[in-house]
Amino acid sequence: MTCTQHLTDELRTRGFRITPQRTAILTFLHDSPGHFSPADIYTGIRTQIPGVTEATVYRTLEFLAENGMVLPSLNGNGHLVYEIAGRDHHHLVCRSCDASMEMDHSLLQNLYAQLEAESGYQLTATHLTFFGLCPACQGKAR
Amino acid sequence: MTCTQHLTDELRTRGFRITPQRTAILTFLHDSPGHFSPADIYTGIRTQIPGVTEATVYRTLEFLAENGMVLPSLNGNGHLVYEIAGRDHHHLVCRSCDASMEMDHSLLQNLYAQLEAESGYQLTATHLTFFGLCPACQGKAR
DNA sequence: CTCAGTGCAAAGGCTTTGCAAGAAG
DNA sequence: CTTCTTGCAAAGCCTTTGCACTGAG
Repeated sequence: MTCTQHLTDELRTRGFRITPQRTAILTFLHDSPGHFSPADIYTGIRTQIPGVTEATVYRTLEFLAENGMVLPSLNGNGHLVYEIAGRDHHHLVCRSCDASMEMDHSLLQNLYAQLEAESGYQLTATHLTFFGLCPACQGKAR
Repeated sequence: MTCTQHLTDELRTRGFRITPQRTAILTFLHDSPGHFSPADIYTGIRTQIPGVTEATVYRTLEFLAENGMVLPSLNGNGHLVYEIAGRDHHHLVCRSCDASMEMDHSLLQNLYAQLEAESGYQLTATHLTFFGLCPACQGKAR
């Protein structure tokens, strides 16, 4: 909560307005540790903001992403999902059941340094998604 | 060409029919080293197969992917792109201009082994996409 | 000949956009 | 008050689907 407070203060400082819609989406993502589709978020906040529309959710998420407060990434189906910013980690997603787990960025630090040196690209430290089969689905697949 | 020949033989062996549409898509992807959207591929083959439709391109790509002859992956916009199978590598995509380069899987082998051991997931060796800023866009961004 | 595969056309789902009304500062 | 945001509704885009015809084997 102090964390969400901090984010809204930051927005205000940059000259943007703090609306119930923006607060609700930030709070929703802050209180839920996973990554969510626009539809998930729409469903999650419509009880608090009765008249909210999906268009607003899309616009607000894009706005928050531009300001670095939420992180967009792609799920296994190629759709955008969002999560609260501020934690440096990657995702491991099961191709079969969409289960996911996090892995800390520290595991990849050496690799990133090596790739940057070899390619000249400046890599985005977050948002990387590894795909695979989770232990449960490995069993089912046989 | 011997390579595409081999792929069509393989399809025939599995009991599928070889159609001009399937051959054209395989040949197009085989002769072009990058990854392409269904629309790219549709544009690329419509001169050879005048009456072809986008629906057929989508269906054929899905069919070829199921049979391991093309690899689907996601571009930076969350849309599916396809490339010919058979090379074990990953992609590095520029978030700004969509430029991309390849990196060999060998760079990631140790990391993959470590992640699999720690997570229990069985990782997909191909299709991983790293995002970042290419050297050109790093300059522009300043 | 047979039936897998295609073309056609329409529907579907997610996402974006224009515009006027509404609310934050 | 000013103008940034939102709601509403419609359009857009990419992708999928149903059905009857066609062509590969």
